[in-house]
Amino acid sequence: MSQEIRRNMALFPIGIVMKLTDLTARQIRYYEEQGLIKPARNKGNQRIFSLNDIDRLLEIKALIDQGVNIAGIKAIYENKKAPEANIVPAENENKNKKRDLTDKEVHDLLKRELLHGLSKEKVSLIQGELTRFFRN
DNA sequence: CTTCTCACA
DNA sequence: TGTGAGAA
Repeated sequence: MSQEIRRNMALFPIGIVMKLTDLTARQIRYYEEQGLIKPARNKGNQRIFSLNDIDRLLEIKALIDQGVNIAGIKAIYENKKAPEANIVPAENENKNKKRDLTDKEVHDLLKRELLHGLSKEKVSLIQGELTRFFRN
């Protein structure tokens, strides 16, 4: 179902993810190095994260706050499932499919899956990014 | 200005 | 984990 595709669609640069998760770029890159997340890369080699990555980052942050170390977190995820690779939104192909996801759908999707526990500011950040993405 | 990699008093 | 250099 397209709903699944959307969750793994890489859309956010590390700057946005930093604000969204309250993690430093150093930490985010380190977690990737440890195989905890699998952000995609754009043509400029910059990491682009999906909603799944952000969710996982938030989970990792919570686990660390609870005193779990990286090894422990790795074990937790390894016993479950490896993070799925992100879907890289095509640069040109995007223009033709931009309206595949309407603003209302984006809003509903976020409200249903990501807004739990996030501040209004962060929600706005996410929506702003999505809006910018689908506007181009 | 933002992000990337790599190295380290 | 932080920080700064040098490049893109």
